[in-house]
Amino acid sequence: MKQTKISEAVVKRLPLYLQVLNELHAREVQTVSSQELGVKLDLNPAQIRKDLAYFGEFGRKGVGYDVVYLIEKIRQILKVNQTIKVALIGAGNLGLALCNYNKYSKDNMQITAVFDNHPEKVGSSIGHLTVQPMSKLAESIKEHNIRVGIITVPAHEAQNVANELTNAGIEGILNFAPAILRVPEEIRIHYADFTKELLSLAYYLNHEGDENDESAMDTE
Amino acid sequence: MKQTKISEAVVKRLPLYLQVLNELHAREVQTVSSQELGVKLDLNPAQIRKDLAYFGEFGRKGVGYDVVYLIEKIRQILKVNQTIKVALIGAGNLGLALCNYNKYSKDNMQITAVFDNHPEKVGSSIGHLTVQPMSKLAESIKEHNIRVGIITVPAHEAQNVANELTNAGIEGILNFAPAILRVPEEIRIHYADFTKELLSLAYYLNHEGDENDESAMDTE
DNA sequence: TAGATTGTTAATCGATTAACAATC
DNA sequence: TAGATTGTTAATCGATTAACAATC
Repeated sequence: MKQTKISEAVVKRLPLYLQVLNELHAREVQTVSSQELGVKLDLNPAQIRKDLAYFGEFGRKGVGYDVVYLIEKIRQILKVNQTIKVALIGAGNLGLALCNYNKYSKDNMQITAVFDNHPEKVGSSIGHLTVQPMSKLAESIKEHNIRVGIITVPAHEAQNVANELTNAGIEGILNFAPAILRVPEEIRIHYADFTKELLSLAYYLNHEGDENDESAMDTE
Repeated sequence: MKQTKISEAVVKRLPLYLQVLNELHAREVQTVSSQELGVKLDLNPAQIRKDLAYFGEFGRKGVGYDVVYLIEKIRQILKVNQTIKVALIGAGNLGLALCNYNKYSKDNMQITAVFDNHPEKVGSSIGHLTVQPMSKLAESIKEHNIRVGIITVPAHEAQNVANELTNAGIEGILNFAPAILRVPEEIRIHYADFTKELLSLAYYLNHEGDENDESAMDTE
């Protein structure tokens, strides 16, 4: 086992491995090879072996990986078993959707508090949670040991919310608003902005065939 | 202007550039340098210049980039002006959120039809759209020239929906379900699965400090 | 002109892939 | 043993960054 610096690319793939392994487990598959995983995920088998080897020796030569054992190991690496408390800011449609989503999934993240600054939202119920005013944010985060904030407010309010989360001592942010946020570097920020995903998708739809089509360049 | 193969990494950054440029434009900034863009986006200025140079010469030496002109150029590259019709499959909370989102944004994608297979959903209204049964999918996609499908059904139904979209002749898919989908390679598929984003976020929260902590390595 | 900043080539860095000894 | 597949080193590939001539 070695423990050099793990690259972001590797960490991003771990949840993918976990997902496929869970599917295999559901189908009662006992063992899987890097080759098979590679086919399912469109990844090079050597890459998968290398990724896993950063964290330990989980396979058996000539055999492959035990599905249950590898699931357990990856869950340990991601520390999935330990539930992290999350505050959601922005009780709009998307916020509501995430809260509901949260109820059904046995995820490692649990939405523990919901905040919104619109008077008509404050006090309303989402599942068993009551929407609180933003003025309660810092207090609530400290009281309940909330470590992550999910931002689902409009883009122009996102930076303000990020600032308040920062001041309240949050450790990580998942931002759904289509805005780039400035936070201190000790705070981990991930983006879940599907508008950008749609834009890049549009690029590929409209440039379909460019790759084989050297002649079609529009040079002025 | 050259037009070699554009890498995915470059295409992913174009929407970021557009976003920052739009913000600058809103603040009536006329001109911006790659240096300034780099600070805002945490990117190397040389990278920004190189990315843009794949598509043309948009800047002026000694001056920088004209904000309005560059916005226009990037919009042309992404073909944002041309509206692409989208079908949404899965009229749950998330689907509803996306429909509503769609109403307000002047995006390049427009949700034109909504489908769901639950009898209690079919026939209900979302904005000015009526939820249709899945049996109408292929017909509707062809009739309205719908090019993209957004999948917001539960994970275990996602592959079926992807298959139906494929058969209906869709060109691109944005998948919100936490599932890896098999589609023919001519279909472009993008993932917007925030559960994976949360898992990798959890990794970093729990491994905070690993990087500066050479002594804590368990080497042989 | 002097200062700034682009577009682009060359150098560097890091990530992916190939190859293979070890071994189940 | 023969076949399969890991873990890991070395080779390759591609993306990022540095450097700088061109020029506004």
